Amino acid sequence: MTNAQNPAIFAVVGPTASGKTALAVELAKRCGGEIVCCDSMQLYRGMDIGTAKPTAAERQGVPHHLFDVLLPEENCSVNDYVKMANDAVSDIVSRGKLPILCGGTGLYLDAFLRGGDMETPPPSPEMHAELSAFAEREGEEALHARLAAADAESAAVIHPHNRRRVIRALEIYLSTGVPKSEWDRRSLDFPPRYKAAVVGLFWQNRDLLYARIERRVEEMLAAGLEEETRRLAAAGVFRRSATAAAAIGYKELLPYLDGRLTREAAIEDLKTATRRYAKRQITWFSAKPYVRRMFVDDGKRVRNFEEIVNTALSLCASDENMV
RNA sequence: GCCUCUGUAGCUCAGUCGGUAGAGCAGGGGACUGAAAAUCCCCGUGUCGUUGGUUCGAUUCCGACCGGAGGCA
Repeated sequence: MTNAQNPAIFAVVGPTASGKTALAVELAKRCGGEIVCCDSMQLYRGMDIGTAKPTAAERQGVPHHLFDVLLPEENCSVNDYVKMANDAVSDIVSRGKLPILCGGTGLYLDAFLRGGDMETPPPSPEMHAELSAFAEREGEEALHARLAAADAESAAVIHPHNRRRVIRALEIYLSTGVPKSEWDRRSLDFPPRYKAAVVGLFWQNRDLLYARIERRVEEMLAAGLEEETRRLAAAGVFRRSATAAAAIGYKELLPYLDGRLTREAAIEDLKTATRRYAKRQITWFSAKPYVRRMFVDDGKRVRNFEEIVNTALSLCASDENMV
């Protein structure tokens, strides 16, 4: 499985609850692979049930990398992730094993595969606060107008209401003198880092995916999601980390634990948030030309696992893989 | 049994002094280059409970009936 014709690395992506973990582990067992986390939340220690982090049993002895490498209060930018992933992947490759990226954070995969090192300036909290205050004072339109003056190209594609993006674009221009649109263009010149086969799990029948999400949420609850949330809250994690506080699962349960919502309503919110998240992931992965679509169901029911694994294997074997 | 209120989008409700209706949520679609499980954009036709009547015209007014809530017996 490691001759020169074959891609150097694999990746398994798809919406939450689509079965990525099981597939990636099985591929690893058959191809001498090791899993590399490609999920923005599974990086964090202590956030286990809520992030559906693979358990020891699920890992089946296959080496897993980049799980639990950060404390919840540590920030991780896309570039931080790319560096870590790069280290992990090159280590695996150097040992003659097959790296298999697995996770639902499309941007991370995208950035990793794209190559280059995204040398744009790191986010500056000071500048961010300043621009944020400006938006508060003068309004989003005024902030957007500033961007338009500095970088018309970026301004044209970033909606004024998307303050986060407007600020970042301005931040890049202000600290480097080079517009973000120009940085973006340069990043496209980098050759891809690895030759990769990216398998994307898709569903013909969305209701089947939603049913799985529903079941998954119930399983998380049964596995102690409430206790985990309480524990993290007691440790002050959500106060100190915007990222952890924004993680689906904890975010929806907190209002219930605070007594501001009934348990039933909180669980409903959790399911809804997960469905919407899955939808966003589907949109993202659908738009990526390098993702090889693979249907997990036939429209009526989920295909059996062996069949899914074999399809994935054949997708990875053919050389029409890029990036 | 009588009285009052109520029945409008999947849900919660607004509205039409009579000219066939609109918000939030849910749902759908999309974007995404250093917070991404985040952030943001776009999408609202539904027998206006049923049935008679008044009217050029009723979801809107009147009656009856059916459902729901409350009150009096």
